[in-house]
Amino acid sequence: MPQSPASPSLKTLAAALGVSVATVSRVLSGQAERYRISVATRNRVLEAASASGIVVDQLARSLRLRRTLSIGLVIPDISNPFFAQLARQIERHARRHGYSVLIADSEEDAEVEAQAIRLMLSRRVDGLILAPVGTPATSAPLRSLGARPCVLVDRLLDDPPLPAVTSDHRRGAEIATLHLIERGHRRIACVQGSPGTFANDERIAGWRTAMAASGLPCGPERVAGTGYSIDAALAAAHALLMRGERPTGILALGNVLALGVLQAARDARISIPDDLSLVAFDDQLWAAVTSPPLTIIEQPIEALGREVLELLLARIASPTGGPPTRNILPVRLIERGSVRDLRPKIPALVPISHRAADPSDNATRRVAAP
Amino acid sequence: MPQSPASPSLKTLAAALGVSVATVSRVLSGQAERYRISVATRNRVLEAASASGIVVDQLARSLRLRRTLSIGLVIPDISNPFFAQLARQIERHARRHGYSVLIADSEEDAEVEAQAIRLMLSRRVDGLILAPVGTPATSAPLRSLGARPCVLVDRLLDDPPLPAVTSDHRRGAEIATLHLIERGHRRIACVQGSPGTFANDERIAGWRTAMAASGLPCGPERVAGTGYSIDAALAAAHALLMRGERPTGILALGNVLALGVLQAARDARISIPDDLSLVAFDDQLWAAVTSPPLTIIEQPIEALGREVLELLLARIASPTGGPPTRNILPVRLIERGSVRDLRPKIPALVPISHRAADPSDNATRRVAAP
DNA sequence: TTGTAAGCGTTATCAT
DNA sequence: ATGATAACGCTTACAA
Repeated sequence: MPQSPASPSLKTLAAALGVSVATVSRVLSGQAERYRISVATRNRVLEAASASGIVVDQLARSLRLRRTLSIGLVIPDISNPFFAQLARQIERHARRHGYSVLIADSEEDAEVEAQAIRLMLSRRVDGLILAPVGTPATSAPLRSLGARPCVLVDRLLDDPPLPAVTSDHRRGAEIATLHLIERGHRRIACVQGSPGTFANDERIAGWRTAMAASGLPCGPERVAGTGYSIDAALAAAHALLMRGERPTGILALGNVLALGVLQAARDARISIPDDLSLVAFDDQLWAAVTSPPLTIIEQPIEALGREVLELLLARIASPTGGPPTRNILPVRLIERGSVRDLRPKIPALVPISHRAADPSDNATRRVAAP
Repeated sequence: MPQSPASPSLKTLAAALGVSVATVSRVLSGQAERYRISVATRNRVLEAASASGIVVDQLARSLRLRRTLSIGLVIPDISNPFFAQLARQIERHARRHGYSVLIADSEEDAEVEAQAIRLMLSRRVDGLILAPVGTPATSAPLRSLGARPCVLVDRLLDDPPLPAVTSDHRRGAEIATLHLIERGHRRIACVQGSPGTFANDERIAGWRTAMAASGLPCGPERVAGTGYSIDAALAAAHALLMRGERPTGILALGNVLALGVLQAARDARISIPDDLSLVAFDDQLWAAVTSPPLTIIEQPIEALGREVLELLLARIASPTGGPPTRNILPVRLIERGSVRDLRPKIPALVPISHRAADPSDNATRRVAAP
């Protein structure tokens, strides 16, 4: 902010007090002790400082100190609740450690991401937290991160072997799929987000593992979806539901995607969970009040944020700190009401196809506080 | 990032090329023309620059230029979907104008907010966008903003008379209340967010206006709630629903609050919209798939983001640009299924108290695409 | 057409 | 216990 009452600098203060800028600097940066500044001058400086409302210029300070006490955060979509919550945690922890956060939205676009990284580096952030788009060949700015303090979150990247913190996407999908299989489902499909993206592909892999282990079909025709938007999910769900043998269970590999599936089922007058069961990823406040409440795989967002920041601070402190850690956090399934148990209660007495919705299904079960 | 292959600077490049830093600077900042640099050297510099992957140090540049091409964004809760979406719009527009965004979460706490502002100023952001907590006496850093490029968003502040962009909270609440009154509701209560906060108090005022105009009771006992959390909303809704004369309609003054009301009604086995009607604020993707789909007041988030950024850029360009503008954007009501029409269809033939839920109610009406 | 040098606001080294 | 001063990496008069 160039203009206005010309924000006072150390020089101004020094002049006013008849001391040198060095002295003012030493006091204001808490080095009074170390430099044995007399208590008298120290107080004079402190007083004048607070009186004049001086703020030491971090730009100049950073230039001189060669560190900015700031980190960069590049995520694909700030408005996606998962990333919004993650960003909040990261900012919160960063702040507590004295760091500021420069944020950028890569819009799930590799080029935008590359620009964002370049910009953050040019601003000399001390470190970078990145949820990489990661679908095509990794960009030049991205490769350059190998040598710097940078931690990935939510998504991995093979090429620059960077440390990362993610939740156990694969196991999550496996758990979700098993949950359905155990309840008698055999035709289980996936509504995916951005294919090629780590979290997405891992989840697909988990689903496939569980399906294959039970000898169930898990070909690519059972996976639909082109991105993490509600429209993409709507289209994907429609496609899956229009097939000849309609799936009895769907995995929605992201919270926004679940909304699309819900909407598509409603449009097609397909009742969840009566006609179709659904397990979604990422718990959200609203997941407990949809109709029906959603059975979901919950990611430990607070832990993700905390750990990624701690890892980054560690890398900043010692950039040569061993091989890239990969921290994989466990997820858990929260059972609510979107999965129907297809197993007959009294086997063979009631033909499945004629059975009415079982009122003991957990469709309206009270949910645990989020 | 201090260490690593010592990011090359202009000096390095200049030395390698046998030209002066000045020349490199002039070329790299696109001033080749103005300084009549020969095409030959210009190309040599450009080539060497892209080859070495140089990034000009914005810190030093900003120090010299006395502007950072960065803005600060301080909001009460990044993870609140409304603010997350707003942040996304602001970042997007800022990026397009060449600005970076420094973000901070004030946690709805005046002290944290004050610190965040101080920090951003010390980092010399060119301008500040702020959704002020604004409940208690305004802090010193906040007051100091009067003289700088700063625009408020979503919430107003009287004291430093700053330009602001908000949606028409008051009118929104009025519309919502009238919507209920027109459908025969007479006991209408509010579940509020943080009292003392501009948006909240304006909404209360709008409700009160509409109620008073119809001669309906609108005392403080009909307003409950202590903050924008789901737990607060849960408690508030419970309190309202336990009263002797239970309201037939509730206004939830925020999207998270609506979730609390929904949950509370479910807990108390009160059916929405049969036994209780609900109008909420802030449209969200999930609002169309709750049970029932929510009738809501939608805020023009994209426009809010765009306009606040444009206003800020204008203030940065000419800080003395006239009196503080107050831009109030219109909201609109989206009718879905959470409001019941209490007017008898054939007056006096069917006693209201015995009337079954009217199947023509819009409880399951298809919603417009969000 | 290009180089020299001052200066942006700090901090750290070396004196005193 | 404190002051001068160089340096951080860049931009821009002013010189040449």
